[in-house]
Amino acid sequence: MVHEDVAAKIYYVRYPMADDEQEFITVATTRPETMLGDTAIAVNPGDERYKYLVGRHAVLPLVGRELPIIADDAVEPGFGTGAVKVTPAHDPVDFEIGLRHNLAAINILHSDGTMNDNAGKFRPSAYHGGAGEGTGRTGDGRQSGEGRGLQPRRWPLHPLRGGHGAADLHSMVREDETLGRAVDSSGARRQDQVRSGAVHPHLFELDGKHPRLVHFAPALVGPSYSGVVLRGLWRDHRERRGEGRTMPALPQRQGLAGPRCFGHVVQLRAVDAFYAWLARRHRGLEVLLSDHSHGDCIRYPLLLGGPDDNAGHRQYGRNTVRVGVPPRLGRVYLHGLVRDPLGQKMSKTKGNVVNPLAVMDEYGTDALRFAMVTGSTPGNDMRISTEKLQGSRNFANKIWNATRFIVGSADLGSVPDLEEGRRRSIESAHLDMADRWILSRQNDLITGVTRLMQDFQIGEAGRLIHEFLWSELADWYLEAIKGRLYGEDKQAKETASLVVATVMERTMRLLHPFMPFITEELWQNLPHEGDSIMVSSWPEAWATDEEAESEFGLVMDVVRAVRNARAEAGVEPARWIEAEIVAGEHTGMLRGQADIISRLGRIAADHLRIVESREAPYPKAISLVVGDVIAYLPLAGLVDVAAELSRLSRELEETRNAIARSEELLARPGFVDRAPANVVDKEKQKLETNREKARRLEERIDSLS
RNA sequence: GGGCGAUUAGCUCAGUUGGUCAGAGUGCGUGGCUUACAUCCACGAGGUCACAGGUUCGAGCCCUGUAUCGCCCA
Repeated sequence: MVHEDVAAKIYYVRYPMADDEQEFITVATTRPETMLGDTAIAVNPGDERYKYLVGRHAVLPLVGRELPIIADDAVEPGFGTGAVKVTPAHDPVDFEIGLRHNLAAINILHSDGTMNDNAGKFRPSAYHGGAGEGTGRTGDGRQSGEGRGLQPRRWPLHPLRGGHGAADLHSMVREDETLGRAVDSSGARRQDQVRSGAVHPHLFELDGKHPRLVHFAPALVGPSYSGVVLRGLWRDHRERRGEGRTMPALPQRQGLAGPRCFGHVVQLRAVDAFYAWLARRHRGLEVLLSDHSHGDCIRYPLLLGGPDDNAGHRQYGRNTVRVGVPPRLGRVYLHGLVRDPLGQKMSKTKGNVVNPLAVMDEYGTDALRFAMVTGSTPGNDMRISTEKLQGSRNFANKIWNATRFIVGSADLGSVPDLEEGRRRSIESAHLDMADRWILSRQNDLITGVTRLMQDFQIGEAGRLIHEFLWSELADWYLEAIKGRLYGEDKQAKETASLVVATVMERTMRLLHPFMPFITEELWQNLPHEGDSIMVSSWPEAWATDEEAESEFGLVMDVVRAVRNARAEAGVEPARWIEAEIVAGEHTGMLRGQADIISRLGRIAADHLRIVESREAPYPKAISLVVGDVIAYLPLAGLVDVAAELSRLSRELEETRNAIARSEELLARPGFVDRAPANVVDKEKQKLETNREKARRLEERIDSLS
């Protein structure tokens, strides 16, 4: 295990006693600059060294305020000198101490970071973050001494980690209308909201007047303080324009007002790997979340941030990267930290910082972003590894090739560019079961992704898209339409082209926030509406086709069963086999899918028989029971009756167990009464299906015995 | 001392209104260059969801406690 020492600078400050100037108490602090807001000095009640001082007063140097010396458990005797200064207005822990001891909370800062009147004679000084320019003085005149030639003086700040923040934010208590209150009576309510699930602990809303505070941990949501706020919130995003790093440029395309829109993209000034990670990771999101109905540019009412585990509560705001600040409404999303493959925090001194630019060179920008987004979950840290990056790169490669196939093999010339036109064409076309299936699946996908995105479950949304594109579109649908695309039937080819192009184009729009560059490129090669995918609309779900999902699902199950049996029986993969499918009510449908079943199951087309029923038991063969359909594979020379019997018996036993479980559940008192009807129905249906399957298995076993 | 988070397949992790949730990727095993892709395809093995109680017809999912790991605070 690697342990990282906190690289904090500790300052020791002597405070004279009020009743005896010759006597001092020395406190240790990492934030001497907040001294002006001190209202007490605290020691641990059990600390013998200071017992005699508790109850007396010390004098705050520079200001002259008398500070009571109090005893509080929160103080660790081993830290520093064992005596700490208490600054309730600028620190969560101090704030709690303040509550316990009824201390005043003196805020010494304006919201823009300048000293306020409470700073006494130090008021004109600009309290300034360590990162240099851009810490957000709004130029309201307070800082400059009103033109009396008083230059803002730098107040030294020594943040724990050297202050290379994208936005230097320091916690402080706010009591005005702009942000949370020091003692917020609604804190308890908020905590309830978190508990009840009404509000996600990692995601709170801010509204203009009483922004509900956003924090990463319920501790900060507690009733005691909600006032630790992020100073950078107020700054108008325009300040950031033209500063710092910009994102890699997209290829300029006709009519695309790149620079204008990029003005809202994350702009970072700090060349810090961590921030750069963030920026690239979330760049695409504003397209989705933007409000296109107002103006040409993107409104992105969201603030992103990560709690820096080293700097902690009071400083996590420093790691907040602003993506944009909304006029009035905002949300803050706090994600976890990016860690190295060993789970350690990236640190320059440790040398384990991964340079995102190098990663992008190797795996691609989109792969990096996709890996980061799908590898994380709200509020939790994530590790980034080469495996994960490779996986994302492979995914990018996959969709590239899938699109290449579509562009190369489909007849895109017949596909309308306008979405409405495509939709109408699809409605009037004679769709294959596979077409209906993929269209329905895509609608489910759109519904799911949209919901997840609105809920900020971004990683889950990305995984859903990945699953759809790879496991459904590529593995099944593209394979299923090859027959039509390569075949002679022009009409069939046009229909398949129409559907595949439509589905791919719409999925690119879903994926665009996650992989902005490749999706733009692919999208431009597909029939589409508009100049850039960046300003295209978010796809809307059409209707779900339950029949198609179920029917094509049966086709897939049959194919899987055949493949499985082939592998199990050791059939050479290249060999075309023979099969008979007894399909009952599914006969017509399956006959329509014969080409697909043949191709994917590698069953010779002229040796695939799909019949409604069969009188005599099928002779020696492997039999596959799929729902209420049964497939026979007479694998010449490969069928061992004894092995087949034992396989069927095993399957029968499993089926019987499932039946028993369902029966037990349905018989259990209370289940049928209390469980929702759809759950009960589903269970009954499952039971019926399994009973049917068991019957067929029994029959088959009898016929072989 | 106080607080937060974590504990699910060998590894990294999903699983957010408690009812096909026991999953993905990767790794591993077997077999494949099938005219989009070997950065690939097919098939397969792997888990008492940390532990102990509790609530419920039903709990990775809610409650209580315990253990272990990580992080934060002056």
